[in-house]
Formats: sequence, C-alpha cells, structure tokens
Amino acid sequence: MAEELSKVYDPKAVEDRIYSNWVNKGYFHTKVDKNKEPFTIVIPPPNVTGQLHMGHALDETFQDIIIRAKRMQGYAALWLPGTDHAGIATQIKVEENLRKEKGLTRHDLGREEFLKLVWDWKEKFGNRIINQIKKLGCSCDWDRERFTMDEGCSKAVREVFVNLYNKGLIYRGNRIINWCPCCTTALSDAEVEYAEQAGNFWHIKYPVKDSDQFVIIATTRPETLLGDTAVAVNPEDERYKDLVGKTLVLPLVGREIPVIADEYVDKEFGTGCVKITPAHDPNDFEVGLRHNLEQIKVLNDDATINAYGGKYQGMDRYEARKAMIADLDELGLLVKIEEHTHNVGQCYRCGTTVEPITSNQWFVKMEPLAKPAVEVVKKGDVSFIPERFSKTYMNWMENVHDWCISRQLWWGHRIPAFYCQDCGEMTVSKTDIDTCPKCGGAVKQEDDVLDTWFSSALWPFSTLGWPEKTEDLDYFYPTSVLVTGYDIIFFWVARMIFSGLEHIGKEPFKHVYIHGLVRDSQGRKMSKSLGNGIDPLEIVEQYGADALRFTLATGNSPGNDMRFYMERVEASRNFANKIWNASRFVMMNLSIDKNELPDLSKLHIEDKWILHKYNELVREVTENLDKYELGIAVQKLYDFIWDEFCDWYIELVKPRFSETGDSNETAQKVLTYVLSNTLKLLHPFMPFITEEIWQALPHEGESIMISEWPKYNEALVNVEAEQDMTVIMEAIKGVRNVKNEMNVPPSKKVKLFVVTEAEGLFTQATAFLEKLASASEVDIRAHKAGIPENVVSVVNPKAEILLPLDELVDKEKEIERLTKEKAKLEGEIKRVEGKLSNKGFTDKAPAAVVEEERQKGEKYKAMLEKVLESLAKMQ
RNA sequence: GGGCGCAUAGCUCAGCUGGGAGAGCAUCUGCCUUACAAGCAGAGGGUCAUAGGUUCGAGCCCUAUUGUGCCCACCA
Repeated sequence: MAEELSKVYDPKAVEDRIYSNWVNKGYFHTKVDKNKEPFTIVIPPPNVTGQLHMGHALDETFQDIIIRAKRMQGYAALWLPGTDHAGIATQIKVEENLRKEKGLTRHDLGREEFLKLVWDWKEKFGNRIINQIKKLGCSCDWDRERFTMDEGCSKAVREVFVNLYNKGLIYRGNRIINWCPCCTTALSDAEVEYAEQAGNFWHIKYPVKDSDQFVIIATTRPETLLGDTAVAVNPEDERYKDLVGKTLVLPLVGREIPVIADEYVDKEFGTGCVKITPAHDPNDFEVGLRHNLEQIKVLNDDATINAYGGKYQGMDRYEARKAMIADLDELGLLVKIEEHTHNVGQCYRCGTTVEPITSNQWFVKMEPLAKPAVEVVKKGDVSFIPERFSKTYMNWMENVHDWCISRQLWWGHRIPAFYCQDCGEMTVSKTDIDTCPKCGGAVKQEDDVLDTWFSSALWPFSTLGWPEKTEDLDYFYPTSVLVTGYDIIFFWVARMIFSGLEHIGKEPFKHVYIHGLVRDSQGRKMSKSLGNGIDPLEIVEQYGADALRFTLATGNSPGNDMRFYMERVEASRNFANKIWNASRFVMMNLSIDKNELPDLSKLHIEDKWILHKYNELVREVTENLDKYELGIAVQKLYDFIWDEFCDWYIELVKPRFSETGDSNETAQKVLTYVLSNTLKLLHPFMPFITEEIWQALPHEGESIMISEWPKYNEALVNVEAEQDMTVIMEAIKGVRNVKNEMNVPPSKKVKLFVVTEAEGLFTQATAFLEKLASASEVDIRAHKAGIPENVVSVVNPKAEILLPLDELVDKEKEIERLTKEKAKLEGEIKRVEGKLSNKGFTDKAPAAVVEEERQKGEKYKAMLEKVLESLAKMQ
C-alpha cells in the first residue's frame, strides 16, 4: 500500500467504503450475550422529517465515541437508533406544504386523508436524517431502528396510558392550559417559552352600580375584560374595605360583577384592584374556583373574539384590544396608559403568543410520579454529568404541575378513550372498541392525540420491546448513559425518569451526560432565521467526518456551550493529515508483517521512552473515557500523537532505518505497536482514518472497530528511561534554541562539546544530538580542557553543552541570553528555597512533594553555576 | 423573585481529587531537513475579573462584589 498513498489524506475516498463494510459485516448489531456485560445507549430520536444540524452532530458524535470505546472494551455495546414522529413540528410542515402546493388546509382533506399524506411524507423524508447520521460514521444498530409511531412503540403508549388512567394518574378535566392559536392546540407548560416584551398597563375605570363611584383596575390584556366575572381586592386593603360585596358594571359589556376579597391580590402592585377573568388567566382561574365564579371564555381557537364579545365578535385579539381601548377612551373610562414590559408566553414551535384558556384536556397527575423520580436522583441511581444539572432537574421535578398531554392535532397517538354516542359513557381501552361496554351503543374515539413527548418518555423501554417481557429488555435495560443537551432536560430526561420508574420499576439510565449547544463563531445560537447555521454535512463533504467529529470533541467540556468555527475544523483536518503522513512514513519503512511487542531487552532508550509514554496514555485515556471526559481524552491523544510520537519518536528512530539487524527491526516493531494501538485509542473519535490505516498496518482481526482495547501494561513502565529522555530532549532543545537565537542556519552543522558526569547517557544521545540538533560531531568528556575559547554554553541538568561558533557568535547577544537565563534560574531557586525554608511546607506537605522541590533546587543550582561560569568567561 | 453558568495569552477555549500556567488559531524569526508547507525548528505574549478568607501552598475550596449569559417562576 505504502508507495501509492497520496501525501494528503482524502476522506472521500475512504469513508463510504469503510462504512458500508462495517454495516455489511454486521459489526453494529448487538445481541444479548450472557458472557458479556451490556452497555446501552438509546439515541435521542431526531424528528423523523428533520435535517441533521450541528447540535445533532455533536450529540451523535459523543454517543458514538462512547459506544465504540465500550464495544472495543468487550461490552455488548448497543446503540439503539430511531426517530420521533414530532407531532406539531411534522404536522406544521406537511400543512405548509399542502397549502403551498394545493392551497388546501388539513380540514379540506379530512383527518384520514391528511394522515395518509403525513405518512407519505414520513416515508419520503424519514430516511434522510438517518442517512445523515450514517455519514458521521455512527455505529448504531440499524437492525433495531425504531419510530415512536411504529407498532411496538404505539402499543407501549397505549399500555402506559391505560395503566396510568386506571391508577387515576391520568384524568380529563377543565383546566387552564396554554393555547397556541396558530397551531390550534393545547400545549404543556414546558412547551411555552417566555420572552420579555414591551407592552402597556391600561388603567380602566369600572363603575360601581347605582353610584357615581368607580374602581380603577390595571391590566396588560384589556381584551380579556369581556370575560371578567369579578374584581378582587386584598382583604387587608383599607382603601377598598367598603367596596367588597358591592357590584360593578363591566364597561362596554354592561354585565354586573361583584367585588370580592382575595389574598392573591398584592396591595402594592398596580391599583390594588384586579380584574378577574377565570377563563383566561391561571391565577384568576384559582381565584374563580375559590369564589365560585363563572368562567366566561371570550376567545375562539384562533384567538378571535367569540360570541361573548358583542360588537367585538370576530375581531382578532389584538384588533379587539385596540378597538376596546378606543371605545373606553371615548367613554372617559380610560384613566391612563403606562409603559410596561412583561414576559409573554410563546409557542415553542411557531413563536405565536399563547393564550391561557380554560379547556377540557387530559392531564397526567404529576405528584405521585415526581416523588420517586426525585428520590432516584437523590440516591444517585441516576447521576448527571456534570453534577450541577441534577439541581436543575430536582428543582423542576419538585415544583412540577400536572402535565397536559392532549393535543388538538391529528399527527400522533390518538388518545384511547371512547365516548358512547348513546349513554355518554367514556371507556379507556388498550384495544379499539366499537360498542359501549355499558349500553352497547356506538362509540366514537377521542379526537385528540397525545403530546409527542408522551411517547418519547417511554423510549428507553418501548424500543426494547416493552410491554412484552423481552430478553432484550431484561438484558439491556436500564440503559447505561443518556447523552443529550441541557435544553431538553424537562421535556424528555425528566419524563423518561419517572416513566421508567413507574412502568418498569427501574431507572431508565444510570448516567445522564449533558452537553451544551453548538454556537456560531460569534457565540450566537445557530438558527434558521439568523441563517448562521453551519451544515455538518458540508463539513463532512469538505473536511471529512473524522475532522468534524474531532472538532466537536476537542475543547468541549460537559454542560458547556462551544463555538464552532472553520479554523478549528482545519486544525482537525490537519491532525488527520498528520496521522496519515506519519503512518505513511512508518509503512514505507516496514519489512515486518506482524504486530507484536519486540524483545524488551533489545529496546533502545527512545523505545523505552515512547512505550512508557504510550502506556501512560492508555491508562489516562481509558480513565478519562470512563469518566466521560471526552474532551480531555482527545486532547491527550492529540498531544501524544503529534508531539511525542511524530515530532520526537519518529525523528529519533529515523537513523535506525539505515541500519540492519535488531536495531532496525526493534524500531519497526515499536513503531508499529505504538501506532497501531494508539489508533485504537483514537478510533472512537476518528473512526474512518484509524480503520483505513490500521488495515494497512500488520494486524490481526477484521476491523479496528472490533479489535481489543489496549490495556495498561506494567512491563512497559520505565521511569528511568523517561527521565533520561527528558534530559536528552532538553539538551537537543537547548542547542536548537541557541542556534536559532544566534541566527545559525539549521543546516549549518556545528561541533558540540558535552561536559558531563553522565557520560553513558550522552554517548547514547550522540546520534540524536547530531541529527536533531544538526551537530557535525559530539565530543563527550568529563572536563573542559581543550575546548576552544569562544563558545556558547547550553546548560542542562545533567551536562553543559558547548558550541564553538567563532565566526558566528555575537558576544553581546550571548551575554544577554545568559543574563536572562541567570535571572530565570535565580528566580526559580529563590522560589524553591523559600518553600523549603518554610517549616509549614516541609512538615505538612507530602514527603514526595517536598523531595521533588529539593531535587529541583539542586538542579537549578547546578545549572546556575554553569551559567555564571560562562558569563565570567564572556566578560 | 429564585436557581445555575461563565470571566485564564490578541481570538476561541482546555485545565480531571488544590502541589512549579496549557492548546488551537493569530503574531514574529528561520527553514521546501525526501512522512507531512494541511509541515519543521524557535520566539514573544497571561498580577487566571476584583476584594477578602481557608491552607505550608489557591486558576481550582469559602464569602462578598462587578460584568456577562442561561434556566425557572410569572405582580394582574
């Protein structure tokens, strides 16, 4: 392979080929295997007709990293994929399309026809996002792909609904809910987003009946006046004591309403008088219940004024507001208009301002479900990464209201409640029924469908076969880790937790890995409206999936947002290329055909060193992955491969390829071993390039992705070699530094004199010094006799290295350099001595830390001595 | 109103259980040294937001402050 390899890595030439090979070989498929420990991830199902964005790419990348590592570590690693029907989102899309193409609404088609259309749409676009995920290299078990509205998931939904209903945990009732006039459906509290908006505070006079008195109320939504059924004051409010019990005449309407006293009213706020509209405000609703007030709904589903509105009937809510204000003003009832910014709830799907409205809806009673869900996190059976999100979760769970689960949509799981057309009996049933069990009359199924998140909440077990008692469920549940963004903790994570506990009796996952958002280079959220989104697929196309994945994994810490910009992608691409070329070089020099550790007794110092470093890397990366510290793990791999393996080790062993025998062969073996195993460690992050190279290297087995994860090996530990190599590397860097600062061309070879006690070490290092510090000859001795006068001195903890540079040395510059070095060393010595003379430190710090400082002190002192000598000679 | 982040090199960010401040990009210098110019060798650049505290020792722990961002609640 070696010779034909191009100088740059071309992802396009390998990714699709490798991916289909993985799929064809069935590597992604995971079965119950009693000899292995299971490790399970269920994918956060993307919207079935959605398109992959950078947020998905991040989420999928993290999951794939985790699952690939676990698979290599010998787990039965299952990553279960699928898609979500995404009720509102999908319905909106299909409706829009219907309007655009045929000018029709869903009502023109009727429920059945429309649903057919949505299913067609799903068939057409359902695979798009799946294929996009595949482009990222994700190792999902595609044989197990699920959809929230497939037969099994639907069955689970029905089972859960009926069970909860029978336990009294689902009920139907007339409550205040959030209504989106644009999507014409109820929403749960979680689906409402609040945004600050500039508005007004209108002060309006309500006349007292049969009197010239009046009260002034202040409101931000004057149009709801039409539905007022009382005005409330605080019972402690002296100003209005006499008013309580009196009757007011509602302006514009003429209806009579009472003045009531209720604790809810804040004396200090506004005028202290509050109009009460039980049908259109959650607080008023409560007040209404306490005082037995009538609920008057004044809005239609599309937020136009209904028949209660008299002359305002048919007007849009804001139109009516305007008209009513004008009329009130004309009547002299408008006292003043104050500017007032307040939070307005908006639909999370379409952005329309939602209306609180009383409505007959279905709810899940949350309190009994929330309790165990709180406990399980408190106990630590479910833990959040990072920890702080458990607080977010807890806070929500402890204060959660009942969950409105009915939606006035067509796309979704239809609520399995059947109403008898004759006797009115309602039957909730796991299977469809035609006749009323009570009277035998014809029944009609509930029109409403369930909140999309109702089925998502069951995802960790509905996808494993529940409600059937399957082997899969038994083996793979609870899942191991859930990977998702902090933006859907409430929507999804929380609801999965209480659902899993309620229906399976076990938490749905052990860990929740929370990541942040991917933002643009300026830190803004990527959004369609801003047009600042970066398409992950374009990045894959241009730079390769590995580069994208690497970019997303690097510098990312759990729970924190990250910025995405092209320079980072380029850096990742460069890294891939670096690996490519290093591997190319290794292969060019390879004559062995087996990957095995060489005879350890034949190792050179650099071999020992790189194996030691590699061994450390194995330990650390494995630990970091276990703790889900993906960003740290990938950074270590980057540093090791680029700095230690490429820039040092490869350079160090180059001379050995012109040798014959053991030295050459050992170098080949070490190169192959370290490279091959490092590729394994890197594989979860960059699956394609690692596979491509691994296949070309001597290897055993079919694929890197099912190869064995490297293990820490005591036999490779070699602290002495590591320390010695550090000395040698410092010597090389020192010489390079001097040559650079003295403007000696790197190609110009110099003669080096090494004065050292550690002769053996530098005898070994000679070749390195000659090659890497471009020396012509290295003269090692224990004394300075016979060394030319005009030299530059490089100090090293184990030696002093002298470069005779007669014609090149700038004396002034050299004095400057040495003086700088002297100051630096003196500073260090002062710091160390300060520490060592501190009794508190020597007594209380761990002995190892104290000893370390002591050694440093000695090293710096020795170095300073040499610097002073050189300085003296220069002057 | 309550809660949670963030503030570290010019920019974007790491820094895992407290033990001599790091990376990428950018800048400057010199190199096409046949694995890689998507590269190599060097250099400069940081009172780790501020003020206290704990500790032998603080970027990391505690308290307060400032700036900034997010989430929840919703006083009409």
